[in-house]
Amino acid sequence: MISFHLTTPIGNLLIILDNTFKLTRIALAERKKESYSKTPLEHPIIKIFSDYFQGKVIEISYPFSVQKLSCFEMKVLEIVRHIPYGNTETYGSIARKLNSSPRAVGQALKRNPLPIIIPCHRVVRTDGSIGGYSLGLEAKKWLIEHEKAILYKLR
DNA sequence: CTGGATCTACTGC
DNA sequence: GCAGTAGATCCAG
Repeated sequence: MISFHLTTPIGNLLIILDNTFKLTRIALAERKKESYSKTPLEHPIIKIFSDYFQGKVIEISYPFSVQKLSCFEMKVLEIVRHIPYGNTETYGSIARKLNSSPRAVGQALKRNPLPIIIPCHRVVRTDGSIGGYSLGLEAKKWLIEHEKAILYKLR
């Protein structure tokens, strides 16, 4: 198990890899609570994040291994994984695809172990308001705007 | 347009 | 079981 902090425009993130360097979890780094090892100087995941925050469109190619997700959670995350860059979907539309309820979708997203990589920030409420986000609402707004800006530049 | 009641599917205790 | 959700809908005021 390897974990390290990463400073980003949306705050300090805690990155956790397993023994085989697969990405296991991304979370907000809580002030001084979490113990962590030194940041590896060269690691693919660092470059992926730095590319992303610099405005490049990243591929989700890095191997990850997440633990103990329910069948339902995996289905939700699988749908979310395919929302295109800069687009948004709603809790309700995802729920309809799974014959579920928006609330259940929200719950599944809340437990998304890899925010940013699995872009649950692209899921908003039907009425256009932002919804929630495990890395904080400011982060969600920032990410959505960031991706809009990237799309704009590509046109 | 607002807030409250009620419905909903799902998870964790 | 039950209570707690990152939602949706309906209806009264």
